[in-house]
Amino acid sequence: MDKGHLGGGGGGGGGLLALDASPRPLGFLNLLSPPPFHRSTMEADDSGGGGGRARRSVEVDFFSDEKKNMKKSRVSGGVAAEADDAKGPAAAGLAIKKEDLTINLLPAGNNARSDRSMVVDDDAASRPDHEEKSRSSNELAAMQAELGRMNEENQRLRGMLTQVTTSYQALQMHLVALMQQRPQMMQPPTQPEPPPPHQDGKAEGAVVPRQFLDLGPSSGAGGEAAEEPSNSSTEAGSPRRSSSTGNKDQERGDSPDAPSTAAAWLPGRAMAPQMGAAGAAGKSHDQQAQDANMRKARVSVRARSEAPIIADGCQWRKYGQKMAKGNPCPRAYYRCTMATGCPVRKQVQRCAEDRSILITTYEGTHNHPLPPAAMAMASTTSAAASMLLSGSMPSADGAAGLMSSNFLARTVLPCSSSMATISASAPFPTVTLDLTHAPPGAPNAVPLNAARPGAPAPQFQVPLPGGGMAPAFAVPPQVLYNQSKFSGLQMSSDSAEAAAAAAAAAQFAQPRPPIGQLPGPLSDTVSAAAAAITADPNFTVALAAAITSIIGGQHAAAAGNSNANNTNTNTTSNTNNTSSNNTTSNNTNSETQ
DNA sequence: CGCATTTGACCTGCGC
DNA sequence: GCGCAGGTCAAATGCG
Repeated sequence: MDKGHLGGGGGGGGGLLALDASPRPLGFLNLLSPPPFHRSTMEADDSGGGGGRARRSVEVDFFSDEKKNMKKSRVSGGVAAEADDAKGPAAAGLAIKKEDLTINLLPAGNNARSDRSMVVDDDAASRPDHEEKSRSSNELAAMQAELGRMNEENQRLRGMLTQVTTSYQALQMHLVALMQQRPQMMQPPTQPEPPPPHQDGKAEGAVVPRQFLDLGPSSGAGGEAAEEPSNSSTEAGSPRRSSSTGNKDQERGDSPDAPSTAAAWLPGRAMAPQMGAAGAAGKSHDQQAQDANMRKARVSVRARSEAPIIADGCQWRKYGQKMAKGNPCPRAYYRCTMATGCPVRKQVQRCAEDRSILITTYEGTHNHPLPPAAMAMASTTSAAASMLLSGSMPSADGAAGLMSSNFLARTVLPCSSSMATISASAPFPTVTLDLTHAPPGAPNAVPLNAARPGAPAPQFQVPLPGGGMAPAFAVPPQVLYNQSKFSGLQMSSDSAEAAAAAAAAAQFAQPRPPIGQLPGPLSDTVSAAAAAITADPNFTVALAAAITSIIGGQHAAAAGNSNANNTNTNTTSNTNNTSSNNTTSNNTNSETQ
C-alpha cells in the first residue's frame, strides 16, 4: 500500500503518535503545573492522569507551598502576586501576603530596631526607660499601621494595574479581531470570481497549487465535512496507491474526477478547476479566496539549534529533501502526521550564512486537535498568519501590510518587535520570527528546543498554553528553550481562528508584567514563564517562548488540554541533517549551485 | 514485520 | 520552448 500517505500518514503516523502521544500528554499535563518545575517531571507524570482539574489543583498547591517557602526566604511582592494569581484574591492569599509584607518590611530596618529595643528592654528591665519603651512601641505600632496601609495601597495599585492591563489587552484583541475581519469584509469586492491572471493572478495561481491547505481547517468553516481525515486520507492514498508512478500524471493533472477531498490534498491544479468551475461545495468564493490566502501564508522561525529539527509539539514525517539553490544545506520537507489528512507542512533548512540557525517554515492549518505543546505554536502561527493576511492581502497596500507587520511584531512578540518580520513580497506572505537575535546581554540567541533522535535533548520548556509546561526546568540550564512557535495554523474555522488569535493575544499579554487576574492555569503559566525568564539568561528568548506558549493557551484550555505532553519531542527524528543531505538532491537541481 | 526515512524521479511554475 | 528551481511522490532501504 501507499506508505507515503495512507500507511505512513495515517497508520504509521497514528501508530507513532499513539506511542508518543500517550506518554506525552501525561507528561505535558504534569508539566503544566508549576510543581514540576521545582520537582521532577516524573512526579508530574504521576499526577498527569487527572486532567485539567487535577492540574489546576496541583498548581494551586504548588503555589501555596512555594509561597510559603518564598515567604520564608524573604520575597514579598512577587510572591504575593503569584499567590494572588494562583488563587486569586483569596483570603488566604491576602493573609499570607500581609504576613509577608510585615515580615519583609520589618526586617529592613524597623524590625531590627524593634528587636534591639526589645532586647534592650529585657536587658535593662531594671532601668526606668519607660519613655523609650513606650516610644519604641508606638513607633512600631505606627510603622505597622503604615505598612498595612501601604500594603493595601499596594494591592489597590496592583489591582489597577491589572485592570489597565486587562483593558489594554482587550483593546488589543479587539483590534486584532477587527483587522482580521476587515479583509473578510473587503474580500467580496476585491476578489471577483474569475481570477484575473495578472498581478493577483499570480498570487491566486500560487494559491491554487497549495491545495493541501484547503484541506485544512480553514476550510473547516465551510468544508468541515470534507476535512474529515478519513476522506483526505482516502483521496490522498487511494489514487496514488492504486496507480503507480506512471499514473501520477493523470492523477495530478486530471484529478478532476477526484473527490473534493482528494483535491484538497492533491496538488492544486486539480483543485483549481473544481473549485472554480463547480464552485466550492461548501464555501463562497470569498471564503475560498480567504482560505487560500490563509493557506498561502507562511510563518517561518529562525532559531539557533543544533538539532536537525525543532520540537514544536507536532508529529512530523519527512517526505522529501532537496538542495535549495543558494544554500549548501538541504531543505527538508515535513508533513504533519498527527491526523491523517492534516495539510500542514513545514520546511526545515539551515541558514546558509550561519548553519547554527535553523529556519523552519510552517505552512497550512491543522485540521485536528493539537496538544498544548503544539497549540502554542499553532495558535501563534495562526495569529501571525491571520494578521499577516489581514494586512497583506493580494492587493494589500503597503500601508496595510506595514501595519499588520508592526502589529504582528508587537502582538506576537511584544518583547521585541524587531524579532518579527513580515514579507509580503514573496509568493506567499511570510512572517518570519527571528529568534536568533539575542537580547543585549544574552550571549546566544534562542536555542530552540530540538528533537533529537537519539537522546532526549534537554529541554527547557517554557510554559505552554493550557498550562502546558515544558519539562524540565530541572534540566541543564543552558537548556534549550522551548518551543518553536509555529506549526501550522490551527483553527477549525476562520472565525474560530480569529477568535483564537485574539484570545491568544489577550492571554499572552497577561503573562509578562501583570500577574493578576489570570485564571488558574493561565496564572500558572504566567508564573512559570516568570520563573523561566528569571532562570534563563536569555531573557528575550524565554519571553518569546512564554508568549508563544501563552498564545496557545486558549486553545489548550478549550481544546484537549488533557492531551498535552511535556516534551514536545518532535517525532521526526532526523538523522539526515548531516549525512545524506549533501548528496541528496533532485535530479534536476542537484548541484546547480 | 511495520514504519519512518532516504533519495531518485517526476511535476509544475516561472523566467529567459 | 527550454531550462531552472521548488515541491512532491513513492520505491528502496534501514531501523526498532
